[in-house]
Amino acid sequence: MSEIQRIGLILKEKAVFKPCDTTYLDLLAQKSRLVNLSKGQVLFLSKDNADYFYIVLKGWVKLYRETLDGVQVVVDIMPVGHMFGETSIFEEDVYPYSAEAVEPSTVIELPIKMLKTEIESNSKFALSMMEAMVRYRKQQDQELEHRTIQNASQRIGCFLLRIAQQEKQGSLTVRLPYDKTLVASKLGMQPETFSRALVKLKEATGIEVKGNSVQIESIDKLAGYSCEACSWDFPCKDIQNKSC
Amino acid sequence: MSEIQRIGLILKEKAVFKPCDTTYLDLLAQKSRLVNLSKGQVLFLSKDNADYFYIVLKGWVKLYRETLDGVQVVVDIMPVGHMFGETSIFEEDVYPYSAEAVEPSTVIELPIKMLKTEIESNSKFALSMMEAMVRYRKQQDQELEHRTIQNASQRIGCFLLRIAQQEKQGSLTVRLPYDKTLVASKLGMQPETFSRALVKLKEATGIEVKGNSVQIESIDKLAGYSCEACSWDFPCKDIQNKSC
DNA sequence: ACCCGTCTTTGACTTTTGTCAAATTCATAC
DNA sequence: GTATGAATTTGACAAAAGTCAAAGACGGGT
Repeated sequence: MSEIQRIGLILKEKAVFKPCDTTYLDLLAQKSRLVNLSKGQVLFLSKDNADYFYIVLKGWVKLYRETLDGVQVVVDIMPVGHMFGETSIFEEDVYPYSAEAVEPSTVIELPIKMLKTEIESNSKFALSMMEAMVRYRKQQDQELEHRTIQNASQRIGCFLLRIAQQEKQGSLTVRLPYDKTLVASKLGMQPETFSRALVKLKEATGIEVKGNSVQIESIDKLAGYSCEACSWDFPCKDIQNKSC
Repeated sequence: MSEIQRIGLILKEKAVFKPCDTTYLDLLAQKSRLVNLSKGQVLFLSKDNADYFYIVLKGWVKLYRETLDGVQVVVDIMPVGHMFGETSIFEEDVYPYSAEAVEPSTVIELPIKMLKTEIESNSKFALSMMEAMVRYRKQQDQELEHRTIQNASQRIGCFLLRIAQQEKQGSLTVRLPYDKTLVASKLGMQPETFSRALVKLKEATGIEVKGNSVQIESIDKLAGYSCEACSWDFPCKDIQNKSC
């Protein structure tokens, strides 16, 4: 099977593209290509021309911005199945953030122009895209809330709970998806703070940490500690990451 | 002129509704009504059925959520011209936040069902709604960044700069739109922290504060202090509040 | 097995923000 | 004007997170 055919199949699997007809998706696949990224490789910078949007096929892509004094702020870390760069349909020309692979990754590169024309002509698809955007916005809203009222340990607890819930069998052993420094930046804290907050979380909820694997003693205990200062009822299913 | 006609005119003025034809907007106006809210009056709670979305016509509407232990988190404070509750097109049934007038206010109440059907049938409008959503998301992204790397004084400075830029003649005297406690909560800090941070900002940038009016000595000085720890270039015009 | 570089943890200390209580100021109704 | 209650400020202290430096742990390559 050709690469284009493979991409076509992947696109047809994705929930957002359900309202699109086969003709369009095949054409989209034809105009696409796979991009392999090595660890640390930059896909685009925030000043770059925004001609493409992307879907993560393998690995993790860090979206970030940099302040005048060189401090890096992580906007998000995109998992497999997620789309990014698509908001540039409106803001002509440039991406609002830079993107970099945090480990060897593969992304599908798709022309953003074709996304816009499809939205304009297929209102079912427009609705589908809007739904994905609203879901993402909800997540960002929650993140903002967490930064305001949760402390570092609670944010880590919430992060672990999400991973645990994504596991199909609801396993109590979870694996940190990327290194701790990166988890820290995703949660908006320094690596040192992360390290100490994890110790505190361990003492409070009985989790066991060995390298990047975490053994949860009890989901309820963890949720009791972490979600106490949160307005979204556990298990806040509606805002779990979904492969949009 | 009847109330319905007045609402119709207002809707036709709004940028988001530009792609909608007159017939639809007149029908929308017919199904709408004006709601007057006294200070502190609750418009809806986060568990309520989401049958309507709203546009602020007068005053300010606070969107907020409450944690289990009763702490209130302010999601946003909506100014005149802004729309809220519209994300509930997807999440059946309920609002994701509560809404309350923070001073005597008037809102236009519109059936959310009609919004959805128009999006489904008019893809130009869908695109227009998406654009408004993306703009709002950008603002939230910036807010999240600010919480991470700006300190309290810098966040206040940024808040003042925005108000100053919204003034047509670029006046150097700005007026806080609502009371300081509320500004504090919008910026994610305690009233006490706000008060102290304002003093620090005064010392650093030479602003003068008298009640709720602030005299800015120099925009550049204020921006130099506030935007130093921000990745969006001042005067970050693209993410200024716009009457969506 | 050993070396190297990176990730992670720990210690000591600073800065920032939150908390609680008590003043003060302010606006408004009487 | 005076009383009243809310908003704001201030003080004293506690808690949380950041910073900088150093030590440890870990993994990949040789």
